[in-house]
Amino acid sequence: MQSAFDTFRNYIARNKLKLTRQREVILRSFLEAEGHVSAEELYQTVSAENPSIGLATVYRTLNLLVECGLAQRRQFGEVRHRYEHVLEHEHHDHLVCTRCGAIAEFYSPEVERVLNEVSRERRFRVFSHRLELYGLCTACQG
Amino acid sequence: MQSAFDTFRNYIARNKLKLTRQREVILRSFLEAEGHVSAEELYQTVSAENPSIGLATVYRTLNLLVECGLAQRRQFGEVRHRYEHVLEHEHHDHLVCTRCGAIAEFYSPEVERVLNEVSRERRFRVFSHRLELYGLCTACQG
DNA sequence: GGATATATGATAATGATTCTCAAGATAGGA
DNA sequence: TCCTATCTTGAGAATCATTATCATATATCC
Repeated sequence: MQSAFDTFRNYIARNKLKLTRQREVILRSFLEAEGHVSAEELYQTVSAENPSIGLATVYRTLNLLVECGLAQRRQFGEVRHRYEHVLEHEHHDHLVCTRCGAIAEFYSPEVERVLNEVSRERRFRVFSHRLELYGLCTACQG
Repeated sequence: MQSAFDTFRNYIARNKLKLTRQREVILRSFLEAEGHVSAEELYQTVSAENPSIGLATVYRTLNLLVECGLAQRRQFGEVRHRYEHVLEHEHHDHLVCTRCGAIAEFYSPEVERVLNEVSRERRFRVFSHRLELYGLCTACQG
């Protein structure tokens, strides 16, 4: 199993791109961030220790991370996108609290099974899905 | 069962809003449109027969339709939103073809049941969900 | 009909994201 | 190590969907 850095380096090499200091910094920050970061949030952390890195570069690098499979781009009812790690996680879906904004992950084999059935029945060749449940988390139900 | 126009009129009255010619035209066009319209597309149809109606009014009216429960706002991997009728349909989820862009609807009681189970297990009080399967429709599999 | 709120159209503003472009950095030879 | 072709970068402009602004127009209620 190769590390996220190896995956990135390979992708860079394979596509004749270049491994820059900025890309390393951004990847490191992304891996250290937890949960679901937005480009702007990642930019804040990155530029705290490296003020010369621009927002555009953060966006560009996030796009690379998505392309090489290290990150996944999501949207949870907001305008902006959020990015999450892929290597560390198995596939999962999300529970989004509409009051406090908390985002919990879940994985249910039952859900997967039922969705497979649906795609078989409808003769759709499904490659991915997006499933979010919106409601109140336990804390916000009080 | 009241018609969409009654629902709209009631909402208008209840909120001390006004029933304008523009709102009627836009609602009619929305109901005649099929599937999943974007604001821009609806604006095209509307302004074809009524060139003086502005895009902003289409947006404002669509927001009203969402608020009064006649329309639902969705996003299918694109930047812009799409709106679909609510009164005519029961709740359903979507199959999105990533090649031709076709959007099919489906409803599966199995899916609903499994999702209820998930929310019970995780102690989330779920009010709504969003589920889209992305892949190739039957026609695009050839 | 008249007063008073709300709506409208045109356009400016917004916010997230992408593009542009001149200047800087990397990789892979010589 | 140095050269050079090629890719990247930062800053800010551009884009695109959507919302806000504001002066004018229009519905509602008396």
